[in-house]
Amino acid sequence: MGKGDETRQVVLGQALRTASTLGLRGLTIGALAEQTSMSKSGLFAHFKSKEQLQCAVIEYASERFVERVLRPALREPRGERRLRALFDRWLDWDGGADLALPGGCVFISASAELDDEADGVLRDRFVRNQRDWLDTLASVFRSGITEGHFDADSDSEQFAHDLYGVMLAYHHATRLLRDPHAEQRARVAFERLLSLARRPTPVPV
Amino acid sequence: MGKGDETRQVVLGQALRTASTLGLRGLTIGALAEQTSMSKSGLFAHFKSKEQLQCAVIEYASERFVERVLRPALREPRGERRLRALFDRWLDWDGGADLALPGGCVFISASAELDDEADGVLRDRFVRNQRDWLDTLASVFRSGITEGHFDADSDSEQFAHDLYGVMLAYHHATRLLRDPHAEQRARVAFERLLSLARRPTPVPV
DNA sequence: GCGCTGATCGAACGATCGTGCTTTTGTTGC
DNA sequence: GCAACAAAAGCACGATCGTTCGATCAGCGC
Repeated sequence: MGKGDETRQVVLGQALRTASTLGLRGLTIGALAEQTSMSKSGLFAHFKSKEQLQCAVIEYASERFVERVLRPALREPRGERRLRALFDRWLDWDGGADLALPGGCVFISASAELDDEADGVLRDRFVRNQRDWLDTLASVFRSGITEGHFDADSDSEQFAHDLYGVMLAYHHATRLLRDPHAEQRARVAFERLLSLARRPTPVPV
Repeated sequence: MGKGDETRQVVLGQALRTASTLGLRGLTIGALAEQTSMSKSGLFAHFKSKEQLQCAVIEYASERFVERVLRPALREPRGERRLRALFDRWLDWDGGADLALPGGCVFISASAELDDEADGVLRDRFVRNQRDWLDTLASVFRSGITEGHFDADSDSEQFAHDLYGVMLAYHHATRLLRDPHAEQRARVAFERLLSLARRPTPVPV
């Protein structure tokens, strides 16, 4: 079972890189075969359909994400430290020598592509993935509440939602607009989210 | 010049609807021709290439956006009222009987598709569009400063950036995750943005 | 040595892609 | 009502799409 899995990994790595720029829909068997110096049919045999290839790609991407973002952050102490580690690694998880996604976060492209798709294996799996990630964010934030770092009245799910918004805006600014201040903007927004969670919400005037 | 422009508008309307679900890259001449009961070549003659069709679509979408979001909001008094009007209309500008984009905001799909594209007419035009919109948001916010509604020390561009993030998170939650609380989450985030702009930023503890 | 199994390849399929031509149809000005 | 012109259709092209099928090739137990 050595050779097959090995080439499968190589193919998935290249597929992830391609999907980050062209999107899951932009993935084509022919181009992928050419990039990996394989024949279309030889590559195709590993995945029995294009949809299963796309599924494998998002699964592969999730594994890379967990090992590059979540797992290292979980080694930090619970609470704010861990949350900051999560944010920092999330900010450029698509970089790094081993991954180097040329098209930025593949989950964001996938979100835009799959949001209007009819229900299907691919969409369902991806949605579950995203929900899991939001839950993880909320859970890490809650651990900050029990540690006494954040206000107990904070809405952890709203926090996760807002944090995702910060990342989406960052991606939009840095990738599309090529705004040199994008990262700074994201950090400012993140700090404000934290500082709001730290104190009881101020009463409106 | 009557008939040509008329069908061109019909085609663009359908193209916008299709692009909202399949994206600009998912637009195909053949499918578009079928949906408008035209021949491929007859439709193609209106736009001399697919790229020009895509350009026309984002231009058409911009016009619809301006007339459905920006123009009505500009009739509100300067400052917070106008900003709120902008936000409210932005929230569901892709709805409405006359437009009814089945795939949600087309600019968000386009952002994900074009962010890694090589520079080209289409990308340049769209980036300019997005920058204009961010500038408009910042400008409307600044008018709120001069009206005395917001703190003069506020960073209007950061505000525009953050507000865009709120909308991106909203789109993600409502379209992909089908979260029934998405709109409420967005409104909470928006109110917090306003309330932060209203008072001098609190010093960190 | 032989035969089996999994990996890969080459060739081909029907469909659809964007894009040219030429021809027919419709509209409009005089 | 007819010439002039714009709009639409018809047809075909090379390319590429996902997919299938049969052949080849390696490694490995026996």
